[in-house]
Amino acid sequence: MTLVQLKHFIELARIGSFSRAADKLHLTQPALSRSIKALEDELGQAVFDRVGRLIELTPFGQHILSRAQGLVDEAQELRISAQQLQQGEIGSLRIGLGSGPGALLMTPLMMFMATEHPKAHLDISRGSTALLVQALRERQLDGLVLDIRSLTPHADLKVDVLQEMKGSFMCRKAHPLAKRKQVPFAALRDFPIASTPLSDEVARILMERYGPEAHPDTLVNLRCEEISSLLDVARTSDAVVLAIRQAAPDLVELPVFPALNAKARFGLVTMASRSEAPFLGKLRKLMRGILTDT
Amino acid sequence: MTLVQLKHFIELARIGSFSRAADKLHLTQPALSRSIKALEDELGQAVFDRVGRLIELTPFGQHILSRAQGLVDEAQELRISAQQLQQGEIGSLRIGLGSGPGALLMTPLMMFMATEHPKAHLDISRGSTALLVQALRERQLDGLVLDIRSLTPHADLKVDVLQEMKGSFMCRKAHPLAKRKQVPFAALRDFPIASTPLSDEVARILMERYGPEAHPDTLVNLRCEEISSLLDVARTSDAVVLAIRQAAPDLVELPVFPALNAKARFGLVTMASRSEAPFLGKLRKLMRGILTDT
DNA sequence: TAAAAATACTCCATAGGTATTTTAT
DNA sequence: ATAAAATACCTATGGAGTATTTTTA
Repeated sequence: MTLVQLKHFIELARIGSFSRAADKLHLTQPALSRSIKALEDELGQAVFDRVGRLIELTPFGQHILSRAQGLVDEAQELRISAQQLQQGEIGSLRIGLGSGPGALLMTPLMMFMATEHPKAHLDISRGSTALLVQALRERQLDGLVLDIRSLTPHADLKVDVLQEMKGSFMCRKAHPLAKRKQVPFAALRDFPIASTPLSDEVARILMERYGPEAHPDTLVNLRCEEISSLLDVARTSDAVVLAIRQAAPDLVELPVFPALNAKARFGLVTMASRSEAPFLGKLRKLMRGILTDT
Repeated sequence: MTLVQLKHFIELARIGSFSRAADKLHLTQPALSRSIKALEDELGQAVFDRVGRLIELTPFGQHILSRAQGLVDEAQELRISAQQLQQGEIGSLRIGLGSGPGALLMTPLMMFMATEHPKAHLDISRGSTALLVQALRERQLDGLVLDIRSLTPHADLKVDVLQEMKGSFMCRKAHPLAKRKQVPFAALRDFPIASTPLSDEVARILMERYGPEAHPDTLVNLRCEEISSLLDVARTSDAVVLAIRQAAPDLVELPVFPALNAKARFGLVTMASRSEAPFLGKLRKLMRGILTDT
């Protein structure tokens, strides 16, 4: 019993003539005759009565027809859903976001999925690099977006660098420090400093540049995961925000001395030698777009 | 995409190794490799990750697997129901019964279906020969059981004589007429006569033998479709019942003079050159059994 | 090095095509 | 006599086998 045979059977039952059904099926009439005969042989009895030149479903054939229809319909649905999975129209994406990329990407990512792929399922997990990598290895996530400097390299992890993102201290144009040619680090401490939770890597750099008092726990006065809220605070107050430069082109970058010179390297991490979730390709492009355009 | 390929895919996913799955599928390992590859080519992407010697479903493959399982399950159900239809385990039978056979066969027929084929559907229609034949021609019935002498022969009707049934006047053992060697027809008229509705054919014979006063409308005092009730009346009263001899072996057959010599010829009528409903074969045997054994 | 999957090739079964016969209107 | 289905025969594609290579644990 073949899906092809069932398709033939259904079309023949619908049309009621071997010759015309064969035409519609892009077959010759003898080929269709044999296809039906093979089906009948396998099922054990005739599905059609050949009464002269016209044919008619047998009682047996009537029972078979409905089930056959169900089968070929389901087969077609399988083909369609395979295509849709490839094109990301349906399917699911479980992605882990580190704190830096999370703050920047979470909202645009959800917006994109909601508008472009409303039937798909998106699952965003936040957490430490170690936790996310573990989830990836256990196939609980399809991919991660992290600051890859926080990632211990492993052969089983494939890293795809999306973009280098410069970290900066920023303030509003009307800020007292905005016009200065050079701002000593100590001058920042006169103002509240706002930031997302910072990775150990960033903490290390801060302390290297500016000494122990630059440790995030000491330095940051306003800590919040939602980057847009932090930026709003900087726009409407004298708070200084420490964030990815690209996240807020409308703010003024403070020329702190010595220069921070911290670059986040955002990367997409997947399991090496495993097929990517169908979505990841599209998503990679999207993220590159977000990270450069913003 | 073939049902066979899907079966291969499912087994491979279940077992997790080409070699062992091939074994279970009675295939060689290369054949299975190629079968899966063909499926992947058609669906557009890999369903398995070949990570070294062990394999793992891709996210895409996971989505496909459940649908594939549904398909092969349905295919198996189709095969099974085809078999069951042949063996009369399921399916439906729409049968028309003429008045004579109806009285005799209806209850045993329903009993048989209820006990032997509880999942099947039985539809019994009663009516005149002409009406039943029309329903048969319009495919509203799968077959008829009639006294075939009431049937106008036609090339498109296939008649299968089940049994000749002798019609007799019968009474209980304690009946005044029971001991007589010969009973003149007129003597019957001293007792109520019970009968099912009689066909025109039987009416013709009665009038031929015994004159116009033997017309059923005149002759029969107790008319009822339910033959068992008629027999009960004859058993507990001096009523004489006119019925198929075999229907009541415990009653005494009256040696009426001249002899009635009426034989009903019960036959199974189907459409010639059409496949029989799967049930009819079994049913034919059953009816033969009922009509001879009773 | 050994076991497992992929590749290369060969072969055959079967699906499909063409030509013809049978059948029923 | 004609139109439709069945049959006969041929071809070719694809599925399966054997032998071999590649890969990785």
